[in-house]
Amino acid sequence: MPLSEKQRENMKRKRTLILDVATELFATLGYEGTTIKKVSEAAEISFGSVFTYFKDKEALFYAVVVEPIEAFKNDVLSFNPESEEPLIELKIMIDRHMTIYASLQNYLMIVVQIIGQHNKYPEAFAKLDAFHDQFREKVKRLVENGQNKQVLIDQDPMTVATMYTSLLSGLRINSVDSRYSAFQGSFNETTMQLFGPIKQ
Amino acid sequence: MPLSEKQRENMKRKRTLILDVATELFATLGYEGTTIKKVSEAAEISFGSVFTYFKDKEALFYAVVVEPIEAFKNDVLSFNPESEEPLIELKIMIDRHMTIYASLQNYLMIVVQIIGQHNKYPEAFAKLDAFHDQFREKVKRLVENGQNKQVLIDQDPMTVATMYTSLLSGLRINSVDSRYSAFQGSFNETTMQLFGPIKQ
Amino acid sequence: MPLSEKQRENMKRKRTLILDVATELFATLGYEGTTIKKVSEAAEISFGSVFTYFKDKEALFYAVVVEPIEAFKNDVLSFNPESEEPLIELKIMIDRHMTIYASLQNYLMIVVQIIGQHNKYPEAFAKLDAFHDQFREKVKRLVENGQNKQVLIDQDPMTVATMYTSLLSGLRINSVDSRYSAFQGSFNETTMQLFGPIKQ
Amino acid sequence: MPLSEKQRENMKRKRTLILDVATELFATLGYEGTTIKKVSEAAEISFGSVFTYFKDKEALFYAVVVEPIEAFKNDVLSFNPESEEPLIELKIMIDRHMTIYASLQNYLMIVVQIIGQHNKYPEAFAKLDAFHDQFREKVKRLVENGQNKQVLIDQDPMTVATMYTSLLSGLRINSVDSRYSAFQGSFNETTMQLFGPIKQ
DNA sequence: TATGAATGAGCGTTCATTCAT
DNA sequence: CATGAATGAACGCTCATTCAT
Repeated sequence: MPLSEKQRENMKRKRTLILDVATELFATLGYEGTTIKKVSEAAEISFGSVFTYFKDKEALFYAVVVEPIEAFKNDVLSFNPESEEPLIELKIMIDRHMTIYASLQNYLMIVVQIIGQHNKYPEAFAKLDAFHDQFREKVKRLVENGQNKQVLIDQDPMTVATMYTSLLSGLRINSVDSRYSAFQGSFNETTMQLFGPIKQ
Repeated sequence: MPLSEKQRENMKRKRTLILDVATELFATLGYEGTTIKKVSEAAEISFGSVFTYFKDKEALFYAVVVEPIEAFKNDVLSFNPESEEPLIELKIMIDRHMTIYASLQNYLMIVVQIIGQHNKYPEAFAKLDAFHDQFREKVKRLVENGQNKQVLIDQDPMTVATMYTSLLSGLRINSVDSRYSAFQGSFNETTMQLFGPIKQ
Repeated sequence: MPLSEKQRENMKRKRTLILDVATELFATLGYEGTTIKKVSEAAEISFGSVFTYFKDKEALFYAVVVEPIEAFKNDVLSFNPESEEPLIELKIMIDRHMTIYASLQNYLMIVVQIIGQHNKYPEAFAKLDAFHDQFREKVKRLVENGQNKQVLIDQDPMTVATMYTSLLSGLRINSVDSRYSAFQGSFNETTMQLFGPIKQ
Repeated sequence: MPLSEKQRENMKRKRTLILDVATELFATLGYEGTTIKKVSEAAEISFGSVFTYFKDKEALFYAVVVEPIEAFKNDVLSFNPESEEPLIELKIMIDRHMTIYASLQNYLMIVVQIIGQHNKYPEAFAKLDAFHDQFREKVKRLVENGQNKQVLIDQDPMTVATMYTSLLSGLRINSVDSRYSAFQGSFNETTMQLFGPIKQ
């Protein structure tokens, strides 16, 4: 007797709930500071139930890190590196990335922890790294396009791409103390400078 | 019976030794992954001795984080915001910062962890934050100087300063995977773009 | 609505299947090492079904231990203590017992565990003990018969019976390492010596 | 500053105490039924102290099993297989073994559990097995000696040795229910029968 | 009857901290 | 001051059992 549709639905919701509260806790308290007990209490389920949905703490952490990647991947990569108007494309891209990164508060805090301890979380780190490489590569192509069309000054395109993604990460880090929002408007224009736009 | 000079010397060396091995361990294994036993073994002293020099684990961590600040503070802040040649000053400053950050491998790994977990380490975070504010403020003044002398384009100076320090941090983070060294030469010129240098 | 004949059959088969796989697992992994989940997987039935057939884990274990007793009881006790030819009867009996014990590999492993932990499994142990007493008593009568007919030397009959059954158990124990088969032919003759046969 | 002699003494006593209460508990409750908490309570020390003396539960169990071997090895093997009077040597040997086995109540209960679950305790089992082989081999040599001197009937000496050690183990097992003492006097003479003594 | 998600007590183990020596 | 044994709270995890479907 397989599970009814309703039960299946319920489980899906429960799993998502666990992931949500775990994301919050991992971001706030770190991997070690987050205990299964705290997760179960925050999700208002029993201790043992966490293990029904995730084999162990590591699997829960891995899911928290990896599953969102697919969700925001499309958003982050939704720019056209072959655009006829690279400068405009760039501007739109920066806007979008600032918005996305501003919304990923908790998630990025976890990312920072993984990078700071990447030896401890090799699988999760590998996934993030793979995404990052893809991201950087696509930015590079847009930079090349802009340079070819002579609307961007000549710089090593991969260097520019690396610095752009680094800046996004760095802004996130430097914004933790919430005394100032990292992602205010003036940031976008200064970020554009990195690409060396040529005034027409 | 007061301690002899020799004893005093010896204790000082022991304390420094503990801090050094602890820095390495905290950077590599994280706060929770670093145990007092591991520290004592790496320093080849007895377990109990660690507590002779540091009240508890937290105090050791705090010392590891805070004490080096004074040491590199002077280096990092050794640029002249009132320079007559802001562009040249900027270039020299970037060079120096890149060099310093490249040499602080372990320490910056710990900084990343603290920022990612700032709620957990409020005092250490506050110290780092205070330094960061001072750093940013001084960069801002150099930017203002450059803009006044019309060798830098007009942008909000604080924004530029924030993005510069963010970029330094972000580069550090994105360099962990050792496939590429974050601090290669081409980075310096692209970094300069952020400030919007005006071609003469 | 009563169960159909077919359903009843099906349930009987399922119950036997559970007992079989549980015997194998209890023998190999011990009581604690055997989990209901493993039993259900080995029997290719659902986890919950095990509880349909056995109230709890203890009941399953009890059934595994006690139910086979009836099955081999007749075999083990099928010798005639009043035989006119006690020496021949003895030889046949030893042969049969060696054969039976050699075939009860898994079961005897469980018996050994129960005896080693008899405080933990009092009911199961009591059943085994009762059988053992009956067994020993019947052997004793055959020994008395042989002594009366002066084909066995004079020894305390109960002592001989006890040592005989002890030897059967002990052989089983010493045979676990499968480097030598405990139940090879030469054993039977040496076993016979225990009874003190008088050469005619 | 190394530990003082007194402290060393104290630790030795504590370690022995833990081994003693653990032996009792393992024999009575089995490996799984024995918890570190129970051990610490029985030894009247703190929970954590058990781990000061034994790395983990498995190491404690291993020590309980292996360390006594050396202690009784000499006793068990203290017979002369080349004796000029094999029959007398045999009688003395049996007496001694009966006495030793009768005194190893708890220990032999543990041995039985290990044999019954030898896959689970491979190292401990290997040690016991090695001792058993040595034991059996030496008994075999005494049997050969007796056969050569024609005071024992001709039987395969290794078979006789195997059955003798099996009988010792089996008696131990069959004596658990304390309704009768396995090691009463009459046992020794019947045991002697196994070797096939030739009346002079 | 069959199923498997839900539960939480209880386990082994770690480790910061204390303190007698 | 140096040492390391002693302590026990807190962790991750397992699994027999229950029960809604």
